[in-house]
Amino acid sequence: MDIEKRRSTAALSESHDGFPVTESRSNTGDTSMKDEGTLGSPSLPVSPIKTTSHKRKTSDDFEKKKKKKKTDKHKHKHKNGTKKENGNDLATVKNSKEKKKRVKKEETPLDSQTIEMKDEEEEKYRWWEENNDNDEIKWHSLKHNGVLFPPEHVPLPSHVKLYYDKKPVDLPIQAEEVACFFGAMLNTEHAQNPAFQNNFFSDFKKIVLEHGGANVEIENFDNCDFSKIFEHYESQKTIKKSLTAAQKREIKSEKDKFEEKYKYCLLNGRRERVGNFRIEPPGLFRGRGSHPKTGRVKKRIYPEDVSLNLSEDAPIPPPPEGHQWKEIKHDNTVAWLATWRENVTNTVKYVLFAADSSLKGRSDFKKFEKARELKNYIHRIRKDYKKNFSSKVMLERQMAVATYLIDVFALRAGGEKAEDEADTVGCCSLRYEHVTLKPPNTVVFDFLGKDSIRYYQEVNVHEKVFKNLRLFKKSPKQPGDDLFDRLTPNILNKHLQNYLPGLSAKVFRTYNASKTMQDQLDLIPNEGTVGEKVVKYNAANREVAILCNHQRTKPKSHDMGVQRISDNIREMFWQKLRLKRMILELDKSLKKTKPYYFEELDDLSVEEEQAIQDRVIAKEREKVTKKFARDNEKLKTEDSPLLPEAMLEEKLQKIDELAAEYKKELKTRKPEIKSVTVTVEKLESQVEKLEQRIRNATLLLQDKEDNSQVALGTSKLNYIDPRLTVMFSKKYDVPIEKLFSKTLREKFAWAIESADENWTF
DNA sequence: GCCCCTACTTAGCAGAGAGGGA
DNA sequence: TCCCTCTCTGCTAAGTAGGGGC
Repeated sequence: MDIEKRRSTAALSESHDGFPVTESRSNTGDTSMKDEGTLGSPSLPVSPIKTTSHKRKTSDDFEKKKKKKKTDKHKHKHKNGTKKENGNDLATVKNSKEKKKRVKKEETPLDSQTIEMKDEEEEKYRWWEENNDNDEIKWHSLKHNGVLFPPEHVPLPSHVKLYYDKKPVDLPIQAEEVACFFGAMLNTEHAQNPAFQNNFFSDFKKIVLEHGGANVEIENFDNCDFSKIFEHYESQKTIKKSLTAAQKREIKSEKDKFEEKYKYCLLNGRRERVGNFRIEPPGLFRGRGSHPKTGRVKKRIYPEDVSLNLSEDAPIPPPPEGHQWKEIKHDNTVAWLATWRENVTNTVKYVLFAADSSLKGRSDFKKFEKARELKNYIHRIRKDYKKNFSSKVMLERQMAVATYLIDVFALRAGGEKAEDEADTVGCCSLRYEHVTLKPPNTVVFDFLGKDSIRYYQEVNVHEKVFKNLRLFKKSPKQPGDDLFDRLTPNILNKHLQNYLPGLSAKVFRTYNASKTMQDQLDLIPNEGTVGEKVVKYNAANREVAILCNHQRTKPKSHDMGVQRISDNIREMFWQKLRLKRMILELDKSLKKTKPYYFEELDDLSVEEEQAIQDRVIAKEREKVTKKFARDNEKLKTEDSPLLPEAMLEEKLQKIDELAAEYKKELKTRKPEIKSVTVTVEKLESQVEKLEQRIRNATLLLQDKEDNSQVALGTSKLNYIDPRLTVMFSKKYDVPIEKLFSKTLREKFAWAIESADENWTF
């Protein structure tokens, strides 16, 4: 691709943070990437790459193990003397065939440095048809093209500056970049948050000083004016928006072409998608809730910070020119392709496989199978924890109550949190103040859970749970103290392992979510239209989301949208009444022969009818005026003569006439029938159509209200066994496309291909 | 037994893109 | 066809779990 072209097209694209993006730095020897030491990174010396073979199990070990297993299976088969095909044996045959193919493929000469990830329209890899019980080895061979670095900061035009005390500030480029992080997000809630402002400002001042200071001494945040920077980025957004569809397509296709090679890797010789192949761009840390570090500067990541993981015999992707990778690893017991450490939270970040990869799919499948297994143990677990509500050992009581809460209310485990994180809790970290007891057995839970989402529930609990909670809160305990002072998720999980290896607190959430979904789906009658069935499926999904406390912020447009739909429904109802009045105009006797049909004729008060009429007329006027303006706007750009004002007047005049007609109707309740061809039958059929539209709109409104603060996606993506959805789709004859988006269909291909209409969780 | 670290899953948000109504 | 709304997708923060070292 022409580098200049890429520069100019990409200059109009935008990064996640809302910054204009120039070119993406690749690791294909792009010389434009200079280490300017942005955000305190010194110029890094070129050092030899450290290469470690960090395998806990070598591929030789893997081969040996595999061989042994094969022999064992072979023996087993003969012992049983059956001809039943063994999945593993089939897999072995398949694998050896595939291996031959693979070797051939990998021997194909590649372009000098890039591994080609050709899509030879090969069949989708049906990993779920193979046995694989080796969790330890994540891959046998792994080749990839490295990671994509974010674009460098594009200096602001000379007239765009930060102002301090109304004076323009000349900032060192590194500090300008940070000022831009803030300036670009001036209209967000983060930028209004004092903690965010403080953290940003203290890092910003440091960076200004570190890079030689500015022409003005910057001391006070309140004296800073970032508005010019904000306007600059807003105008860039407008330019981008105003491109023609063709231009936008062109830019996107160039971008896709450029990124193509990072999107795929060769996992055991097969082309599989990589998930987040982009290194996270620098910016301001957007912590959730009251995170003490929110607003701090997230530094730019360089190749020197990034370790890659791939096969020993895989070509090492060349780092951007003048740079080196931190380390090259060959660890086949892990599923990451690249890793680096983030400076604000000091956490490790990974580049992983995509959700539709065989590796992720297999682990998802195992997660749901483990949850299904819990079915066979749950009865005993429940019996045991009920017994232990009265145990003499405090730890056992705490364990019993915690297991109860996790089981019944789907609470998370609740690990310990550090001082420099948001104060959120889960089951084991619940404190005195999070639980209020109302005798005889009501408990109010009120705490911030993951992502600082509030969990508020007033519930009735088992009488002994109530008594125990009172005991766990007993003096000298006071606000701030742990409710479960003997318990940690680790202890609890170790206890759960006694029932079933691999059982942990989080399995209960998966189990209860999927169980709830199964139960809800079982209640749905197999009748009605596809649309109606989808609404019922969503309602079942919603039950799960509520159980898991998956929330979302009410969309800003929600209240207005609800109002609009309600208004529409009332308008349709009014139109329906008018049609019925017309029917009576044609045949008065019907009122006696079909009294029920005309029962609703008085359901609208004169006041409400008046209000509806006013709305309808106002809407009509607005529509006509807007269309007139739009048409003229278009004619203006074409240099054609504009439409005469009289034309608009004429149309508005007609609306006035209609308004007068409605007004008359308000008194007479007798709408005028304008066409001679109108018949009772025709009007009745129109009534029927309106009734259907009203029903649809009412359903839509209900759905909108119910979903306004509940996020359905999270449970669909992570908790509900996808085979339940597939079962529903097949049994109820609802196209899977109505239930799973494209990405979900890809992620859950294994479920779509393997479950039938009789599948049960 | 505790703490720290690594590895991976789960989560909401924001922007992009699709889709539907006027 | 255009515009607006809603859904989808990408992003990355925030959890869980478990292993290893002391």
